[in-house]
This record gives sequence, C-alpha cells and structure tokens, in this order.
Amino acid sequence: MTTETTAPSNFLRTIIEDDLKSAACKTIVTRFPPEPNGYLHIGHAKSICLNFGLARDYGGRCHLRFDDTNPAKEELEYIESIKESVRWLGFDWGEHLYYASDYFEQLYQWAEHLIQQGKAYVEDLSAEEIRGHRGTLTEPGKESPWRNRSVEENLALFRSMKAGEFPDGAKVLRAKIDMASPNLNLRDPVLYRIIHAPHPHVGDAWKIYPMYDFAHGQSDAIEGITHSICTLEFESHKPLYNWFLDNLPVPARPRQFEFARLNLTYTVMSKRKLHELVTQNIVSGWDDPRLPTLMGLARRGYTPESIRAFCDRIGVGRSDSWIDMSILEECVRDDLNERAPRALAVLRPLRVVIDNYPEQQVEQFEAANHPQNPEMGSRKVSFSRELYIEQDDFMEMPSKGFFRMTPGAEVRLRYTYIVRCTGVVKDDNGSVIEVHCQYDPDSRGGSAADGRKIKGTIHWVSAGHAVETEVRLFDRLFNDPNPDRGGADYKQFLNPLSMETLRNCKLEPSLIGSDHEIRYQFERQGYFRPDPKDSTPSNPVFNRIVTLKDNWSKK
RNA sequence: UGGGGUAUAGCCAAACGGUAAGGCAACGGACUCUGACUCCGUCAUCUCUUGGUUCAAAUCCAGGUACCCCAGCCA
Repeated sequence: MTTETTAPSNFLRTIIEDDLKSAACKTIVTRFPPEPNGYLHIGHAKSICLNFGLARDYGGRCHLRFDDTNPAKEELEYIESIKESVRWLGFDWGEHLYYASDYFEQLYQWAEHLIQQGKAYVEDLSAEEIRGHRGTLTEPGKESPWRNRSVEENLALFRSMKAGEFPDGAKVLRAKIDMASPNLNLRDPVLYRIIHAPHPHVGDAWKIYPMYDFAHGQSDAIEGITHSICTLEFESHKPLYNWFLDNLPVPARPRQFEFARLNLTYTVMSKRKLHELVTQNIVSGWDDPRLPTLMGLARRGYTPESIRAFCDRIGVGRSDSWIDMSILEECVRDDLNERAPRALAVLRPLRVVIDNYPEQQVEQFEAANHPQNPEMGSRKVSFSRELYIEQDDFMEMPSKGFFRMTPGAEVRLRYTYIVRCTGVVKDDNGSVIEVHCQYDPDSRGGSAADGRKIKGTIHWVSAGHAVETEVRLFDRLFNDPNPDRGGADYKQFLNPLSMETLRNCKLEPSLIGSDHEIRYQFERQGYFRPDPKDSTPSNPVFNRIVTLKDNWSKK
C-alpha cells in the first residue's frame, strides 16, 4: 500500500505550531465548509485534505459544516453527495457534522443585537439602487436615505421581514459600517435578505436568510474553530469577518487564514463550467470519468490514496499556481504500481498464428500477479497456436529502435516462448491482418536454451481463450493546458479524443467477474478497472485510469 | 485609478539575517521477460527589478514592474 509521507512545511503549519507552542490554543479545530450547491471536485479535495490533515497531524479535530445560507441554490442531494465524497476521500468528521442553518436562531438574535447597538439598519432601496450607492473602486459610496432609522423602527421592520410580511427583495438588513471604506466589503454590507423558499435542511422555518459574511465567522465562533482556512478571494472579507466578531458577544475568537485554490491544467473547475458540460451532454454526467469531480475521478478509478498523495505533493501556498495534470496522473501510477495486479489484455488485436505449434495443443503458464511482490501470487494463462497481439507491437517496416515484432526478428511472448515472425497476410488495402510465426520450443518459459538475449517482450492473449470486452480509453478533456484562459470559449479546446471506446478488446479470462473495485495493470499499457456503472459479468466494460509512462513513444 | 494580495528552476515548493531543502518534469547511465517499476548521477553562484542597510540579504528598507482578488440581496 502507499505510504503517505507527511506533508512538508507550509505557512499554515508554521502558524499552528507557533500557536500550539505559545498556547494561543490548546487544540486546533478546523472545518471544511462546503455550500451544498454542487458536487465536490479535486479543488475541494485540496481543502479537505488540508483541513482534515492539519487536524489529524496536530491532534485536533475538523468539522464538516454545510454553509447552507442560500436555499435558492442548495439541495439535499448535494448534502448527501458531499458527505459521501468526503468519506470516500478517507476522512471522518465523527460527531462533528454541522449546518450553518442550525445557527439561524442565534444569528438572528445577533442581528437584533446589532440593530440595538445602532450598527445595523433595514434598507428599503432595491438591489440596483444599493449597487448605485455603493460607489466604485476609486469613488466612495453614498449613504442610503434609510441608514438612520430609529432602533425601534429597524427592529419592527426586521421582525416583519422575519415574519414573512414582505416579498423577496423588498428589504434587506445592512450593517452600518462605512460607505467610504476603500474595502468595498465594508460599505454597509447586506446581512439578511428575504427569500421565500424552502430550505433543504431547516424546511420553511425562515423567510429571511443570512449572507455568507454574517454567517461564517459567527459559525466558526460557535463551533470553537481556531483556524478558519479559506481561499484567497476571501481575504478582502477578513476585516468584515473580524468586525462581526468584534461587535457581537461571540463565545470565541476564530482567525481566518487564506491559501491559494487549486488550478489544474487541461481541465476546468468552476461550478458553472462543470455544470455546462453536464447539462449540454458534453460529458455523460457528474461522474463522467473525464471530469475533475470526485465522483468522476472515483468512477474513472482514481484511488482516494492517490488523491491524498496528490494534495500532499502539491503543497499549500498563497501564490496563484497551476498544477500540471501530469502530477495527478503520476500520483495514481505511484499508488497503483504497488497494488494493482498485472494482467494481459490486447486492446487493438492483431491475429498471430504460430505455424509450428501443434494445432490442438494448449499449455498453461504461470504468470506473476506482481513482478516485485510475490505475495500477490500468480495465475495460469493459456497459450495456444492462435493468439492476439497488439497492433502497435508489430511493424512490417520497423522504425529505428523498434524492438517488438517485425519480420525475421525474434521477440518474446510474455511468460511463454520466443517467436520469430515469418510472414504476414494482408487485406485488399495492403494492411496486415494476420502474422505468422515460428516458435522456439526450447525457449519454454521465455528464456532461450542457449542463453541468447531477447530485447523485446510483448503481451498476448490466446485467441481461443480470450474474452471480448469493451474498453474505454480516457484522455484529457481539453487539448489546451488552460482552457479557462480569458476571452476565448473554453469549449473550443475540448479534446475530441477524450474518450475512445474500443469494442473488441481481448482480455485474459481471469479478468472477468472480479470485484469492480480492483484496479489492474494491463501490462505495458496502463491501469484499468471495471466501470462501476456499466460493467456486468456478461458485458464487461473497463475504464482506463491512466496509461503507463511511455519513454519510447515520447521521442 | 482606491484597497488587499503574490512574485524562488519548465511546474509546485522550503527557507524566518549566516551563504538557495524536497517533489514532479527533463537529461545521462545501470537494471529489466512490462520501452513500466527500481537504482545511480546531473539539473538556481542565485530568489521579478533597481538601489540602500549589514561582516553577511531570497529574507530588512526605499522605489519600480508584472499578475491575482474586491463594486451579488452568491459562497
């Protein structure tokens, strides 16, 4: 199994270590706070691994808290799916499952407290008017005419809002901070809005809902979060986060820290774009194996271990960065190389006839399930006169350096015999459709009796024993490293070959009927697993998770 | 243009005034019945830039440059 090395030092670890040392906090408490308005993707995995990983490494705990303050966008299905993905990734929130919506009553009380203190007011201006009053990056905003209502009037109005006496959008509650602040988030931010919609977690108990800014820090305080870790774009919200903690009788003083979100090449991560790919049927669904969603990666065959290793490997920083997709791919290879049993499978079959091999004869050969790990055992593979090899493993006119099967030359058929190609059969177009060979009976097991070295070894499957299956070859969804790049439509960079379906692949029979969770290495090709949705014993379908590294074709 | 951030190798990333870790990639070699794996070796006289302070600067100071974020009743 993969050994997970401890993540290297980063600025958050330094901060936590200092806090622990100075006894600024005795145990650290972090949280992963998704909004249940979509499915999790690899970017969320970075945050999950960070938050849960920090808690684990420093003997603290990590809460799973749904940031469910906007019922217009949130659904129960997402809540369930998110929990499943976090579990799948290998993290356990134990008893610490929370919902911001569970704090709505407390939050409401705190909103009244602010009103009492003259620090919040009910706004009658429309959304457009509020925007108009906000000013710009360089000009200060204008104060609302409703900014100086009396405490009594504000309280009465706010209670009416809560009672559902106004339609959506009629009024909002705003904090009274500073309309001239250079930080636009401090220009009297909206605290509550009216939404007449059922909430996935608390039903229709509420007609007004707090904004993110009014909910997040206070939720952190209620739960005793010590380190509230979010992405960089929230940095300009930090003064507001702290303003609420300063002005409300909260039970604790959490601190917010920001890190750079994950960007991955050759894919897109925004909810909007992922949603578009799904709804426009560009991909088959949220679990399409080409998507960077955790559901997609899981279906493709990525292991949770490999994703955790990836998150450790990429580190955590504060500068915008783009991680190359090849790093993620390398992480699954690392993991699967150690644990995946090997098998022989021919994806694009080319018929081979060994002319000097007895016609009805079948021999069994012992094939190791893992070349470096004998504990994984072995299996028998059947060898006969007619076989399939990979089309790519034969070249009638070999290019320089090619050492697989070619007329006149010897090559080893993995685990069995050395053969020499003696001729080919072609169709009307001149394509080779069958290859004829002679085998060396003295090379049984694969080694020549006279000790001569054979450079090439290729995989094969006995024609009479092969099981025909469908194999789906997945590749990167986009051709461009940065399809998200400003301006152009990202869809123009879609890779037309991102999924190739091969229908008459020839697999060794041991591959059939096994557990869907087993990932195999098809020798010399890559890592594969049965598609958990579409594969059945009678109609097996394999997904290619990732190819093997290939230093030959690269040159 | 106001405010807030960020710049260390092809891609990430450490360093906390003491002389540029590590990973991935790349390259060279060894091994090999998987052109995989594994193993060895190479890969920043230099940290966006210009000055300054210091015995000593990626780290401190001043000025510049580039990029990112903020004008939702989204999170």
